[in-house]
Amino acid sequence: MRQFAQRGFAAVSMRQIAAEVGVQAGALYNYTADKQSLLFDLMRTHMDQLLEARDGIEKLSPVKALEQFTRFHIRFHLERADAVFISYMELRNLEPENFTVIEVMRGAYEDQLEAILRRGVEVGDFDVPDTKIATLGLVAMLTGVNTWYRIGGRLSLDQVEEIYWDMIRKAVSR
Amino acid sequence: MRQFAQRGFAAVSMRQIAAEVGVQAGALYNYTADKQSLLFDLMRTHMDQLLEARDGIEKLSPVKALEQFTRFHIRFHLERADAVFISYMELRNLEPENFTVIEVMRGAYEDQLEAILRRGVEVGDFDVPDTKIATLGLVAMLTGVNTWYRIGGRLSLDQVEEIYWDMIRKAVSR
Amino acid sequence: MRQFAQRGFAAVSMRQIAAEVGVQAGALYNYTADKQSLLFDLMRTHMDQLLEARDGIEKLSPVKALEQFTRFHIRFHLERADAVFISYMELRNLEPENFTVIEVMRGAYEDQLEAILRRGVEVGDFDVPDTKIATLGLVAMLTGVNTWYRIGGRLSLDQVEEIYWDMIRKAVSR
Amino acid sequence: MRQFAQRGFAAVSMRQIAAEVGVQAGALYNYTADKQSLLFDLMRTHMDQLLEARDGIEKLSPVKALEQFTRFHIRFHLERADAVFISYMELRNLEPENFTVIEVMRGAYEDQLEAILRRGVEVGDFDVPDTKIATLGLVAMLTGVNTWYRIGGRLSLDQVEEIYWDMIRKAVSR
DNA sequence: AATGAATGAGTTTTCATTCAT
DNA sequence: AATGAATGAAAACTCATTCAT
Repeated sequence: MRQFAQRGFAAVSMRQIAAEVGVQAGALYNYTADKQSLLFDLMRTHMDQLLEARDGIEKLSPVKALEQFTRFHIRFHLERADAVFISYMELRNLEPENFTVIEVMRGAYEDQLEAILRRGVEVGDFDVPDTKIATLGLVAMLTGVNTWYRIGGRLSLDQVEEIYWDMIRKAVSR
Repeated sequence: MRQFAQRGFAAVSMRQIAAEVGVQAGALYNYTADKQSLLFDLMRTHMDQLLEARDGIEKLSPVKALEQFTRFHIRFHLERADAVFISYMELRNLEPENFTVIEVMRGAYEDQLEAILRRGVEVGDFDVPDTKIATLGLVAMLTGVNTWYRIGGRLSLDQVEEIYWDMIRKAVSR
Repeated sequence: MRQFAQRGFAAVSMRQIAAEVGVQAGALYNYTADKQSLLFDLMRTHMDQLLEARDGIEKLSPVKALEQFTRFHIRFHLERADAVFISYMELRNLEPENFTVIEVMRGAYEDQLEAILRRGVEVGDFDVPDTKIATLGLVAMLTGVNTWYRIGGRLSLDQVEEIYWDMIRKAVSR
Repeated sequence: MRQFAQRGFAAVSMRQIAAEVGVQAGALYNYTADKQSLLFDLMRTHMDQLLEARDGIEKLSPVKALEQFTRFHIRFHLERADAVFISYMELRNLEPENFTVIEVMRGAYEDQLEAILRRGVEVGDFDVPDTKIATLGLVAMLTGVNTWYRIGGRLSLDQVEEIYWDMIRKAVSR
C-alpha cells in the first residue's frame, strides 16, 4: 500500500514489493494471484471499512447527521491517507470488472450523504437545488483535505473539522 | 494528451502515441526530447493558460470577484478536462525539477483565490476563519465538477455554475 | 569474453551474449548489473591475476629478474589472448571511474618492470637512458607478440621467449 | 577522424559527425556512400601516405637505413596520432574486403623494415635470429610511443628518437 | 548542396509471471 | 513457504539511411 501510494501502481514492481517485505518476488505468488489482485484487494478492503463505519446516522436530525458525516469523513480519510490516495488515483489501473465493484461501493457511500441532504431539504433544514451535485461537491471538498493536511502542522484535526463543518453548514443552509 | 488522460502516463507507450499520430515511434524524437518532456510541456502549457486568463479581477468587489472566479474555474476546467486530469494525476510522474515548476504555478493560481477571500474578510463581506484552508477546500470542490460533469447530461453548464456559486457564496458568507 | 574480443564491446549485444550461453537476454541480468559491469569485471579479474602472479622477483639479480619478467609476460599474455586484447582495446568503453581502477592496476604492473630496470642501472648491469620510457617500449614490444603468435605456428613458445629475451637483453645492455 | 579516434567508430553517430562539420546528417551522404566508407577512406589514405614516404632507403647501409626507419616511424606516427590509433583500433570494424586491402598495405610497410634487417644480417651488421619476428617486435615497440608521448611533455621528439634508436640498435646488434 | 521528416531495425533494460527444487 | 533461475514480451530510445523538397 505504501509503495503504491508513493510511486503509483504501474511504477512499483513485484520485486520492490517483495524486497519491502523481505522475500523474493516469486514468494509473493503464494499470497496473491497477481499484481492486479493486490491492488483490488487493497481498494475493496478500504471501501468495506468505509461502508461499515456508520450506523444509526439516519436516526439523527439532518443537521446533526451532516455534521457527523463531515467529521467522520475528514477523520476517516486522514487516518488512511495511502488507501484513499490509491482509491482515487489507481481506479484506472483496475481491470473492468474490478473497477465496477469499487464504483458501486463508492456510489453507496455517496448515497449515504445524499440521503442526509435530501432529508434536510424535505424537512426544510437545507436549501440545496440539486442534492446529487451537492453531494459530489461536498465529497470533493472534504476529501481534498487529504491533499494538504499534515499531522503536526498549523492546525489540529479538531480545528480542521470545525472549519469545514462551518463551510458546509453554511453551504447547504437556507 | 488524450492518451495520457485516458490511460495514464506510465501506461502509454511511445509506440501508442506514435500510432495515434500516424508515424513510427522513432519519429516522435524529432519533436520531443523524451517522454518526460511530452508530459511536462502539456502541463506547463495548461498552467500558463490558467494563469494568463484573469485580468482586472482585483478591481471587482470581493463578492463579484469570487463569483467570476467560480464561474471561470468551472468553465475553464470543464473545457480542458484532459489537461486538468493529467495535471492532477500525473504530478507524481514529473521529474523533481519539473514538478517544482508546476507546483509553483499551481500555488500562484491558488493565491489569486485566496486574495479575493482575504479582501472579502477585510471589508466584512465574508466570514472565513482560515483563508488558506478555505481556498483549498473551494478549489477542491470546484475542480471536482470535472469528475462527474458530462456535456449533454442532465444539467447545462449555466446550471452547474449556478449551483456551485450558490454553495460557495453561502459557504463564505457571514 | 570471446565475443567482446572478436567483435568489440560496442558491437556485441546482450542478446548475442545470451544466445552464446543459451538463455534469453533478460536472464543475464540475474548475473550482472549491466553490460558495463560485464566488461569491467572481465578486465579487473584479468588485472588481478596479472598482479598476483609474481612473487620473489625482487630477490633475483636484475638480469635474472628481467629474463623472468620477459618470459612470464609473453607466456601469461599468450595464454589469455582474449582478455589481453579486451584490456587494450576496450579501455575507451569503461566508464570513468572503472577506467581509473584499471589504469591504476596497469601502472602497478609497469612499475614492477621499471623497478627491475632501475636496479639494473644502479648496479651497472643495464644502460638505459630513461627507465620509464624503456619500460613502456619493452612492454609494448612484449605485448605485441599477441598480435601475431598463433599456437601451432612456425615457432614454439620457447623459441619466441628466446628471441624476445635476446632482443631485450641486448636492448638494455651496456 | 577526431571523433572516431576519441570515441570509437561504433560509438560515433552520423549525426555527431554531421554536427561537428555543421550540417545535418542527411547532407553527409552527398560526400560518402555510407559510414563504413568514411572509416575505410580514412585508413587507406593513412596507409597510402605511410607507404609513399620512403624512397632511396635501400641505398643506405643497413645500420643507417634502420636508424632512418626508426626516426621516420616515430615521427610519422606521432604526427598522425588519430589516424594511427584508428588504424589499429578499428580494423575490426572494416568489412572483410576493406580489411584485406588495409592488411596488405600494412604488410608492405613491415616488409620494408624486414628487408633492412635481412640485409643487415647478410652483411654481418646485425644478429637477429628471426627477421620476421624482430620486425614485428620492433614495430610494436616503436608504435607504442604513441600511447604515452605528449607534445610539451618531459622529453623532446629528438630525445625520444635517440632513446628508441639506442634500444633498437642494441637489440639487433651482434 | 542541404534539410527535415521519416523509417525499420536495432539497442539495453525491466518486468510479471512460472516453476523445479 | 521460499528461492533463484528463467522466459517472453514490452519499454524508451538510438541510429544509419532514404528521400521529397
